[in-house]
Amino acid sequence: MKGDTKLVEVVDYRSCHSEELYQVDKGYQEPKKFNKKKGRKQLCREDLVILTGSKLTRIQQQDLVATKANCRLGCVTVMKGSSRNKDHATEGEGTGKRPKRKCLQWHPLLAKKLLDFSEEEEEEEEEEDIDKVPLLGPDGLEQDADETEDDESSEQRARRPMNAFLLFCKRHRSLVRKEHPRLDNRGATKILADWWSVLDPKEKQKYTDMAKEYKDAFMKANPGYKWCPTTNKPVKTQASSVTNRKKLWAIASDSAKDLPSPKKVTKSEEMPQLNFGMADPTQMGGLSMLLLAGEHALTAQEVSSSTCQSDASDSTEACQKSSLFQFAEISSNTSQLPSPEPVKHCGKSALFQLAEMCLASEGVKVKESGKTKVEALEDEEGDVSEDMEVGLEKTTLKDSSKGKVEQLEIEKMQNPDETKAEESETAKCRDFTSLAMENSPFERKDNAKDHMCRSPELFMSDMSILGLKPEKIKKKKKKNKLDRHTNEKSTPKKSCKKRQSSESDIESVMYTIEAVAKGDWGAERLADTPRKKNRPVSNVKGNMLDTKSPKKKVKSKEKKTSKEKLMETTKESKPPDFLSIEAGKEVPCEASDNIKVEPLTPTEEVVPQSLPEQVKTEDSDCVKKIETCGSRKSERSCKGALYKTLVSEGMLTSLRANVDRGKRSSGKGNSSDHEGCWNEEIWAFSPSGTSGNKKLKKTKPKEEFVFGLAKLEEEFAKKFNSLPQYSPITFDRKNSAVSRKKRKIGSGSCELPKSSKGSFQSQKKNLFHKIVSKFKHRKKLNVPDTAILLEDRNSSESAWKNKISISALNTPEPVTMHEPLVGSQKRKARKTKITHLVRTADGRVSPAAGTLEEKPKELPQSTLQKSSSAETDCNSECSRNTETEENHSITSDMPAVSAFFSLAALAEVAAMENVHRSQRATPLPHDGQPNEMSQAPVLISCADQ
DNA sequence: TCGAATGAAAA
DNA sequence: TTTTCATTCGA
Repeated sequence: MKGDTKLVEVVDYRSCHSEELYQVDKGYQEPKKFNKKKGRKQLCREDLVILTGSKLTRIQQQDLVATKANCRLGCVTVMKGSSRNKDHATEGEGTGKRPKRKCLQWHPLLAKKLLDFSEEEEEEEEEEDIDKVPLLGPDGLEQDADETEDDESSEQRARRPMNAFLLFCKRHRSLVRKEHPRLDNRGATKILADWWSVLDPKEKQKYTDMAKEYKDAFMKANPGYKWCPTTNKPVKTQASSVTNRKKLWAIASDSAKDLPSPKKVTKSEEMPQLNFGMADPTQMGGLSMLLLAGEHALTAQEVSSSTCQSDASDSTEACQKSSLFQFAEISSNTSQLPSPEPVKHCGKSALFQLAEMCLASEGVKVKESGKTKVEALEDEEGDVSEDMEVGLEKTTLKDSSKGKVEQLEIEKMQNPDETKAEESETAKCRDFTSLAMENSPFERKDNAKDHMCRSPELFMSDMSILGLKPEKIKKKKKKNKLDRHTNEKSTPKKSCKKRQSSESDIESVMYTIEAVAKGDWGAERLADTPRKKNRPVSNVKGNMLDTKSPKKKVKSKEKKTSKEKLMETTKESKPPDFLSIEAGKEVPCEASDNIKVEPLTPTEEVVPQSLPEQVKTEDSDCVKKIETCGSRKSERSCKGALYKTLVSEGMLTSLRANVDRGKRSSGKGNSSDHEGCWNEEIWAFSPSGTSGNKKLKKTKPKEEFVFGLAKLEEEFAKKFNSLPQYSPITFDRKNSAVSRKKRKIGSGSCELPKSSKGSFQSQKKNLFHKIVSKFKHRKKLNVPDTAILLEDRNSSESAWKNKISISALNTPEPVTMHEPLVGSQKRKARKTKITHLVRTADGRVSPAAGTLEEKPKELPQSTLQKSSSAETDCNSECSRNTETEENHSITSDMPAVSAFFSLAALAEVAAMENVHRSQRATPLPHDGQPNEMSQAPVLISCADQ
């Protein structure tokens, strides 16, 4: 455990970023033991920093002051990396503090304060760090690398693609919620399930096709993807941490941490330097990867890289294919970037720049540690030979003699001569802004740019905002890293350097970085340039970029607007309701008004269009941003901001995380989602929670595809939006229609479940489900469950058995469930059993209700036909009630009615069962259970009445 | 953090 | 056949 886990009472803001840390919590360190400085030095991105102040544990957005205070107190303890942590593990035990995982709310304000604080500390600590460095030096690096790898592996795991139903749910949940505000998600899910069941096969097919397409694309992008990574878990055993995180995660993390794989070691170098500051070297890599990827795409044209070339060809080919597939292909071609996806490129480039900045800063810091870090970086980036960024970073790192970014900043500030530096800073600012713009779909982006340039604080906030996408980037990076590991070093970085044109923003950034590293702002530049092989190339890129920039700028805003519009339009056009829906119902999406009939076609169209547009827009945005931020003042502020940001690893990490999330979320819904959904997610950072949940598949070797995945996500998002959205009314009608049909059918004969396939099972399921639903209804009604429950169970079971037997005997009649039951349903039924009882919010549409409805209809008739003698006293009443209620249900959707209905249905079912039983009596000598069953239902019905 | 739904994949 | 996990988000 030593390595793996660390317990974090309080997580340092820096360390907070890395989700990985949270995964494993085991060791706990006492704050006293550690010095701040030591801790800092020793800290690896994986290392958890514990703030002695318990206050921190509570860290919340509001608690900024407290947090800061704690930090200053220096209570900070560092949890060593997995490899290092052995000690910690022991310590943790000794401390006896309970390891806690905490979700920190990463709020911009907090971030700012933390950053400020961190800056101070860093400066102070720097010297000390040096001292410490020696101790940690090698280990730290290694560990870092390991960690990074682990992180990557774990984090990256791509999420399995949604199936048709999930897509449907995602698409319609909002509608359901609107219609049924009271309902919680569970209830909404039930309704959605009902809708889904009722949904026209054709419509379903759309979703199914979409799901399939996405899945195919996904699989293409992630060839080795396995649905159930859990298998890997075995390792987990050690990592008990699983509690929060999924097993897979824990395992992965553990393995990575605990077992320093050779890879990790090699990689460790990359991350290491970052300092503890850079919480996650891997993250960096991820970002860089993303950025690189984006740049590649951009650069590809300019630079003739084999990969790039291939990209072009691919892009052309891909065009024909669905966008998703294209993405997948692109992703599959790790190195290759699809030309067709300009947008991402821009974003990436910006991100990449940002990453570079960060890396540079980190690198500088790292310098102390030595070349090893640089090497590591190089290794990481090296894989991506194409990426100029990487090359730049590496060069900067190598070149940089000075370790600390802070120093650089200070120097810059002091020395007016450092025009270059300033320029670089400005460039950075621009980049950031551009990044921010690109990254954040939000309106804020624009403002953010300005702010960033203007004030560091703002910058911070902006950064945080941007953070959304960073997460994805991180993930991607991680994947990329993995890939890199395999491919590492294949190509020299130098090529990457191409970008740096004096003109280009990147260039400026590079210079600044270099200068910082060297300490010489002015002279260095020249030297650096020559050093860098890529320079010429970079220049070319820069030029290219510049040329492109103007257009981009112009388009950028338009882009956004156009995109949004497109989205909306597409949605609207796409989602026409089958039935004209009431305008009154507010469909969250445009679709509400008109339910879409044929979503698919629109989607297809939309996708292709959107992509090119986006790309252009992004480019334009970037350019604009760059241009916009020009003043020196802003530069300085930018510098400070950048510096801070860089310094504060946490920020970077958070950004990364956010970015990742943002990407994810972005994938979900383009238009509306950004604002609403994103915002929340952006700030909230939960290490263990959702974010942590993202399990990485270690198994997957190809994480490179992450980038591709992002694209896929985007594509998917577009398509998703294009998916038809049906108004609730439609479903209602359908439901009624269905119910009617069912009734009819039932009356006529029974609805034969699918006799073809496992009718037996399906029947079982259905029966069980019915029973369950009954119980649920009862619950709603407040019928005393206790007494009944047992009986119910028995009854249910008996009923189940009976049905089975019945089904076996009389396949068609009794069971009548709709459609084939899936294994999942069975599962459900089992799980739910009686104990579950449905909560039902509204109950109206709840699936249970639907089932009940069906049954009742059928049942009554059957009962009537058969005239079940077996029915007890109540039966008659029940039947009546059921009938009446049925009517109600039909007429009105009132929940209350539904409840009654369900009750009635229950009674009916019971009656049915009784009848069957009685009928069967012959074949099945009544068992004790059957009797109970009959009784139970009856009782219930009576009670209800 | 769980759960409610369905479904695909894996064990 | 059973498990996992994908999305969503209120308790």
